[in-house]
Amino acid sequence: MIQGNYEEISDLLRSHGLQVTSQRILIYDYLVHTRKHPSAQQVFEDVFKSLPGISKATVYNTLEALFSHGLIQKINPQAGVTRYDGNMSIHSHLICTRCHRIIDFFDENLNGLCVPEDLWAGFEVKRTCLIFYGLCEKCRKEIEAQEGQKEDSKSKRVIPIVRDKRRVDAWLTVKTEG
Amino acid sequence: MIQGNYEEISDLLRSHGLQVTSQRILIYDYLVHTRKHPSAQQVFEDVFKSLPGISKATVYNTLEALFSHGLIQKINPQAGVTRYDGNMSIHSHLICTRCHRIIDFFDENLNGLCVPEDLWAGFEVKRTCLIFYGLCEKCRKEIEAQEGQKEDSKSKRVIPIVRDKRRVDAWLTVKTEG
DNA sequence: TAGTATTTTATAATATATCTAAAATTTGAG
DNA sequence: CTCAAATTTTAGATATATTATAAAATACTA
Repeated sequence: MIQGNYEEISDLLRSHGLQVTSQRILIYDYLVHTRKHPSAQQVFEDVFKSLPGISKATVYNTLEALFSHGLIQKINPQAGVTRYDGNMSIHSHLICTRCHRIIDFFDENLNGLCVPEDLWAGFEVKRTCLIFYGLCEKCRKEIEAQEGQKEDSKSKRVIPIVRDKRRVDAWLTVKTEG
Repeated sequence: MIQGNYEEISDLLRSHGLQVTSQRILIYDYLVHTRKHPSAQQVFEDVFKSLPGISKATVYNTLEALFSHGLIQKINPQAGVTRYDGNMSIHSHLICTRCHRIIDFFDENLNGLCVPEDLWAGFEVKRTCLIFYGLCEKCRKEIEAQEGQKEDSKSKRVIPIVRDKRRVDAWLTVKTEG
């Protein structure tokens, strides 16, 4: 369940002026080793397994502390709740608007994204966030199957298109990765 | 207060399969002509002036209808509530993390942003969202003034750094543009 | 213009996220 | 190591953006 080097994480937290607590270590370690892009709720549930008794307020506090010190990323999709990412290497995200999976996307060509000085109007860029919205391969195939099924009477279970914010997080809890 | 050509807006709505209502016309017209990047609350307040009695539910319904038909953009900052943008030409956004102003940013070099086929893992991109977070010129100058003021006893009014989601929208209501 | 479908409205319901104050823990000095 | 100060965690309460509901109003269609 628990991975990584706690000494290193402790040093990292301290080097950012953050006090070291077991909650912070576990949450950071969890975020660095998952590809889930979890919501706060998911972080709570998963970290709870290794640290029963941790409170949701602590999860929110810790996520905010880690974020404000640049140790994790925040992802705010156009549907659903805030998601978190412990991977701080430069990358963008593909977000499936159907199943709300978030996929990391690495492309060197996008690394240099910046605001040219003559255009930035005095704006000082601290971080960049690039998101592609669309359909993941799995959902595209399910949609195809759904459409090619009009004369096919044996109906498969199909993920409905979800727009409701509340239902989105419910979906997220059944996803394993993404 | 009210600008634009309602015939054109009516046609546009109809061409997207949307019924034409005064609420939708006014909200769309408002969004196309403002540079505020308003929140739903702001849309409500501003449209209320020309259409007293409009309900907040209608504002939310209309914004979602316009968004899902690709007529407006949604902006989900990492602090604060969802903002809306009636400008559908390709551009990205500079978001000031201090005053939460949103500034349109046009750069031809960014227009071609895409996910190369060999990397996209079967993902079908529908839309792209590029946001730069940082400090706007005004806030940078205010921070400078604040710092250069340590021996200066006559304290100026300074915008505090706001992280609280609730207070953010309060700030937005006093801003005129951005 | 009559009938049906959609939209609007007002209200209630909900969930994410934040605040509060007390208890627990961490840190640093002696 | 011990103690005190500062910070963090916790549990519960709270705020608020957003969504659901159902009746009334409005838009479309024939």
